[in-house]
Amino acid sequence: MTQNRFTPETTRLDDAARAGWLYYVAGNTQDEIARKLGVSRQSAQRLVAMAVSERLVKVRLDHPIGRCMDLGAALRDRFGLLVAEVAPSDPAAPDLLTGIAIAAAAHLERVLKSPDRRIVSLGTGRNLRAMVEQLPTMACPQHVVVSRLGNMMEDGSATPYNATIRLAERIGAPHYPYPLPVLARDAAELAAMQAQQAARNTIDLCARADLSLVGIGQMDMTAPLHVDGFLSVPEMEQLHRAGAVGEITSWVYDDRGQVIDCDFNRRVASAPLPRGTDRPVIAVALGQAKLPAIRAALIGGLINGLVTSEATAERLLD
Amino acid sequence: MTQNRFTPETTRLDDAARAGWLYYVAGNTQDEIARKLGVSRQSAQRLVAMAVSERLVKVRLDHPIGRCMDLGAALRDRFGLLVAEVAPSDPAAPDLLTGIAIAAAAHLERVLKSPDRRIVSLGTGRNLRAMVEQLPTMACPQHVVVSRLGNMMEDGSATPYNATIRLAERIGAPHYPYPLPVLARDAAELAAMQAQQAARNTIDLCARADLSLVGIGQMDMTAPLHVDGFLSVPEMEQLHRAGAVGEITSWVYDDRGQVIDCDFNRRVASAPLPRGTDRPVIAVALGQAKLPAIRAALIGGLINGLVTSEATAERLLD
DNA sequence: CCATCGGTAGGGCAAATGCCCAATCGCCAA
DNA sequence: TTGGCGATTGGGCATTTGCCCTACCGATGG
Repeated sequence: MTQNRFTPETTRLDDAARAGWLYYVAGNTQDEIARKLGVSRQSAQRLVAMAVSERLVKVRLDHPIGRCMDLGAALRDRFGLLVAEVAPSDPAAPDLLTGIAIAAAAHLERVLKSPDRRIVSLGTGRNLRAMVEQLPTMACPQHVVVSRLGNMMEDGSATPYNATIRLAERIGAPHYPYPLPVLARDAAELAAMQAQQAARNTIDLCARADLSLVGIGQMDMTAPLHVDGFLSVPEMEQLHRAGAVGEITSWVYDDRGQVIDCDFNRRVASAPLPRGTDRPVIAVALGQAKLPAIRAALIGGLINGLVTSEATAERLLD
Repeated sequence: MTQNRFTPETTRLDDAARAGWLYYVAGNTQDEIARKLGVSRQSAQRLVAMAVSERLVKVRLDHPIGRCMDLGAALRDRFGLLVAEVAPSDPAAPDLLTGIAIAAAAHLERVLKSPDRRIVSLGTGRNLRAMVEQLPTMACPQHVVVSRLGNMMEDGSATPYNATIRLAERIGAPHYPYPLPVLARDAAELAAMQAQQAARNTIDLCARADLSLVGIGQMDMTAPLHVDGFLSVPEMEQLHRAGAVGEITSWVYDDRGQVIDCDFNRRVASAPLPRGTDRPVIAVALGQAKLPAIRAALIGGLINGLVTSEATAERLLD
C-alpha cells in the first residue's frame, strides 16, 4: 500500500474507494466529496462511478421480499430441496444475473465464514463467475476450492468464465483446477485419463465437497456447450433425439433428469454428479431458455438446491 | 403482487425492498420503478428512501480503505473530533510512518490549496517531518508557517526533525521559527522571554492558526523529550509520579489529558495548546508505545483531530 | 351524519447527478 | 526539443432526485 504509492492506478482505486465510502456509507454529496478530496465535482463523480464499476461497492438487500421467500419455500417443498433462494426479478429485464449472483454469493459467503475446513466444488459458466465477482475478498486459507470439470478445450486453450481460479484468488484458498479436458476423444482415452493420480485426487475431492455450485446449460442453439465449441450441430441434434434437455458440468440429461446413456456422456471427463447426498449441490440458473433444463434437473434430483430469479421460480412452479 | 394489502406495513416494506432492489441492484431510475410498481414517481422515491432508512440496503466497501474510513468515522464519533484520518497498516510493519505521513500530507495539501491566507502551526517530531517530506512542492506565498515550539537546546544548538523550516521551504511561504528555546531555566526566565515582542508575535500567530499539526510524545524511556536531552531520568521519574503519560509540544499531561501543574510545565516555553477551538488541532501519531498518550490527549480534548494508523485506531477504539 | 386528524399521494422546484465534448496535460517516440 | 497521441480535466446541459407543500383518503369520535 505504502510502497507502491507511485503506481497511478492503485492511488486512483484508493481514491475511488474513499469517494465510494463517502458517497454510499457517509452519504456525502459529490460536491462535498470533491471538496474533501480536493478534486473537481466531475472527478468526484468519476471516482464514485469507478468505485461502482470496479465492484468496490457491494449492495445487498437485507430484506426477504415476501414473494421471493414464498417462492423459495414453495420450491423447497415441491422439489424436496435443501436450499432455494429466489432473487427479485426486474420485470423489464427478468434474466439479469446480478440478482441471483448476489443471492448465491451471500449463500457461499455464509459457508466460507466457517472456521472449519470446507471443500467447495464449482462448475463453470457466467452465472458462477458473476457470483464470484459479487463475493467480498475474504481470507479463507482453511478452505479448498476444486473445479468439477476441465476448462481446457481439445487444443489446450482455456474456456472463459473460470470461476474456480477466481474464487480461490479472492478468498486466498488453495485450489484444484480440473486436470483433464472437458471431453475425452472416446471412452478408452477417458479411462486412461481418469487413472492418473491427479485426476483421481480431484474427483475424490469433488465427491467429498461440502458445497457444490453448478450452472445449468440448455440444449438449444444457444447451448453453452455448443457456443464454447464442445458440441457440433450434428452431435446436438443426435442428443436432442435421445431426449436431451439440459446439462450440468457437461453431463447431458433428459426431461426426467436422467443422465442419458450415450456416446457423448461416455466422453465427459467431469467429476460425476453427486446423487442423494445431504450436502448441498446448488444450481445457479435462471431464464426462459433454461426452464426445461432446470425443471428436469429438479425432478431428477440432479441437484438439491437452486438459486434462481423470481420470474423463473414462478414458471417452475406452474 | 402489490395488491394484497392484508398487512399494510409488511406490504409496504416489501415494496420498499423491491424498489430498493430495482434501484440499487438493477440500476433502474425512480421513474422506471414507479411505472413497474404502478405508483407515482414520488412514491417510488419514498420507497427507495424507506429501503435505505430501514436499513434494508446494506452497502459494503470491498477495499482496505473502507475499513480505514469506518475506523476514522468511529474515532470522530467517539472522541468528537473534527478530523480523523486512518491510514492502512502493513501487518508486518504496523508502525511504519510512511502511511500516516502520506495521509497527513494529503490533508495538509488540501488546506494549502486554498487561495486565501492560512496560518499553519507545526510542532516537531519525525512524524511531522515525514509528513512534510511527502508533500509535493507547491507555490503558496499566501500562507504562513509558524512553529509552536523552539528547536534550540539550552546551549543554542538545534534539534533535528524541524518540520517548520522544511515546510516553509517546500511551499515557498514565509515562516516564523519559534524565537525561544524549548525550556526556560525557571518560571521567571520564561516570563522574561515571553515578554519579548518576537515571542508575543509568534505565540499570537499560533493562537490564531487555521491549522495546527503536532506530534505526540510518550513518557517512557524512549520519550522524545528524554532522547533529545530535555528531560533527565530523575525528572522523568518525577513526572511519572505526577501521572504523566504523554506530551504535546512539550506540554506534559496525565491520563485524563490534563496538562500537569508541575515544575517542568512551568518551564515549557512552547505556545499554549489551543483549547476548545473550532480550528483543527491535529495530532499525527501511531504505535503501541504512544497509545496511552494518544488516548489521553483525545479524552482531554488537547487535540480535535488525529491522523493515525489502522492498528492504532483499532486499539484506541477498544 | 359530520368534523377532525393522521397519513399518504402528487405537483412543483431546486439541488444533485450523469454524461457529452472541447481543452489541457503528460508521456513517448522521433 | 518537438510533435503527436491517449488520458484526464472541467464546462455545460439534460436528466434524475430530494423535498416542501397542498389536496385527498380513510378512520375515528362526537
